[in-house]
Amino acid sequence: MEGRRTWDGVPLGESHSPPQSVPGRRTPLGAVGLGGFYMQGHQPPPQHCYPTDENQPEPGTSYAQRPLGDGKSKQKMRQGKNVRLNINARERRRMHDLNDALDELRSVIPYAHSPSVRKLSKIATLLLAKNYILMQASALEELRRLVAYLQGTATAAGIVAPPGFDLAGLPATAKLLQPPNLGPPAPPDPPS
DNA sequence: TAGGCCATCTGGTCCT
DNA sequence: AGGACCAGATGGCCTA
Repeated sequence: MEGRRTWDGVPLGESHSPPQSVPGRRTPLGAVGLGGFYMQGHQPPPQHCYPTDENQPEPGTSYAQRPLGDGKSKQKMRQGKNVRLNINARERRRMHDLNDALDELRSVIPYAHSPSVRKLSKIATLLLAKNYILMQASALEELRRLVAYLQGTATAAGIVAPPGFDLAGLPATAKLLQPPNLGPPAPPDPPS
């Protein structure tokens, strides 16, 4: 969803600088203290559109609509409301962190990174990343076989390595290409 | 207009 | 108790 842009309410007392443009981001960074963001050509929505957890309750929420009782319950409600708003803010921050991680993932997997190309969706990012990992593993395995083959044929034929090419180093190279030893598998969790 | 994608809110569950 | 994580619900925006 490229057009939807929101900006978290900034707690009272914190700077409320205008969002900075960070191309490629879908989500604002305000929640993680890195400033907000809007796509170029998009104006930030009017202030009353922002969900402002710490400042105001969202109109229409169950909390906002709950009828007021006596003073005690009113106080309790206010506290409960603040708790709820804090939980909301945390959850929002958590999702922003998740989106940041997805952005980092997008930046390291090969696909057309271009302003004219639509950003990968979350699910597409995950699937592409999985396929990329499988492809790399396959390529590594092929390379490993090739090194082993070269090692064998070179030795059998008594081939002298050309200058700058260390045949004696092939075994070491092949070793380097071995899968990392991750140790024995972790024992299964004891039944609770 | 329908469908896809997304942000946010919300309540539940689990863990520390 | 508080925080992290999760999934369902809701509503907005965009594209075909």
